[in-house]
Amino acid sequence: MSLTCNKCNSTCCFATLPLFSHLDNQELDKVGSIICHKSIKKGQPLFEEGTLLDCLYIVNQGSMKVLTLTKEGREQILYLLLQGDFIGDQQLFKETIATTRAVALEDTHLCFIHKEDFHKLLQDYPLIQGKILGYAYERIHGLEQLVDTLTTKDIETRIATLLKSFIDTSSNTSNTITLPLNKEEMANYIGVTRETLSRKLSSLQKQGIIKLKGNRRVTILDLEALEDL
Amino acid sequence: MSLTCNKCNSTCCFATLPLFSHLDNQELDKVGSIICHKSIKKGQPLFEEGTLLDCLYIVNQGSMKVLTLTKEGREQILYLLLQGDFIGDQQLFKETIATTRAVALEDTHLCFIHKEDFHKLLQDYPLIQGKILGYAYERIHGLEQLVDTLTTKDIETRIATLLKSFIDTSSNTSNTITLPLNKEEMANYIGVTRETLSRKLSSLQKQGIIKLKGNRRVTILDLEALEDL
DNA sequence: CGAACATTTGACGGGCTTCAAAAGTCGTGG
DNA sequence: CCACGACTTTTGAAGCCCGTCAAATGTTCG
Repeated sequence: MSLTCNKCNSTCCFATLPLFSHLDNQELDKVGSIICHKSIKKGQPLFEEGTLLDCLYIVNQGSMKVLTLTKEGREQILYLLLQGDFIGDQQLFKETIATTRAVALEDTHLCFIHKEDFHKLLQDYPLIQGKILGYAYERIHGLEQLVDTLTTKDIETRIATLLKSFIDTSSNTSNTITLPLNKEEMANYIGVTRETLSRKLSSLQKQGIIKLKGNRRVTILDLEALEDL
Repeated sequence: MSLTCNKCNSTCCFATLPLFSHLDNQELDKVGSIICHKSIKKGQPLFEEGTLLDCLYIVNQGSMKVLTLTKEGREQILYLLLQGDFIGDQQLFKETIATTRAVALEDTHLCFIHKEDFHKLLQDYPLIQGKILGYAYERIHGLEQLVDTLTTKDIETRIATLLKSFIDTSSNTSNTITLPLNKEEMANYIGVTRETLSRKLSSLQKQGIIKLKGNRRVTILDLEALEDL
């Protein structure tokens, strides 16, 4: 059996997604028959506040940011979606409109499943609901950590937490990170202005804790000091 | 069939809990055979950071706060648990230790179900998993709103949001609210010091928007103005 | 190479935190 | 019912840190 996607004709693009990792080839084939595809250019929105969502979107390649606009007009990033992450799951169970906006951080390829198709899939493979639940708890944990970060008064500590999360995310062994966000977006993630972030990063560099290279690279020189913040 | 709880011998105390609202009397009786009870005095913890949880706790009477300690040592409240809310659900599906602390806001009576018993229950009544999932999404939404509040620079706006959430929670028709938290806890919820909260509440009172009575009562005099903040 | 974009740096002002002390509230027991 | 004490809340003054606005510098990519 060839696990090919009937939409993109490539080797099954969704077989590697954690959401379906417990399914065998035959079952995956069934998923392949209902899955759809969509590509989004960097900077383009997948959905915005007020959109009525009726699909589950899974990031297959690329990355996205999910954000709300604060009352002051600043972007507050809530989630970073990397490969295998999904969004729109809440709307599958509850008829609600989006209160957030999702924007592609780079050219991104998504798989998506229509609400009705997904419910059929759920009937056939009820274990998927458990995966969704597990994912919901991960999101809760991530939000709790975000609240923790946002209520930390010391800004350098907030930055340290963010950088450490990037170390964990990027699975490279070297201690140089390629940032998934630009500086303004990083500032918008930890709730400060880009100017403050810039000043604090410079300060961390002067302290010999990190080294900045270009706009998107950071080398961790002193992980201990970063942890201690 | 008498729906009595085999632990407290009162009329079935958990039948009114939303988690079990779809079950009929016979099914509820089954729940009654596995449910346990616990009472906590005001100010006492149900669990603390590092506790290995193996029960689902449901608030039957009273209320609790769930919090984390910030790096500066301040309490950051994450959730308010009122009647029918539960906690510990995450640990039912994943072996993790608590990263938060739960403390009773008043003398509180809890129902709880051991992990193994709950999994048996889930096998017999799989619809309960859907309820848990719906509850998880409510919690996500609540946390997203909390992030929204915490990133709002204008403190009076944060207070307005908090007061409005108390209006919605307390189902009384009058516009006087009895606060579920004291002032320091309210400050810890919206991420400011109690001094700042106090000053801002005084300011709102001077503006004729609210009226403070004693330590735990607030009358909303001008809801429109509160909404507009 | 050059233009658009991203980042850094500087100066200033305001608002929150901190520390300290006073005033108010609540519950208990006499 | 009142009085006392513990606790909570309010108010004041000072200082610091971040946000804002503006300009300069750096980076990236066609």
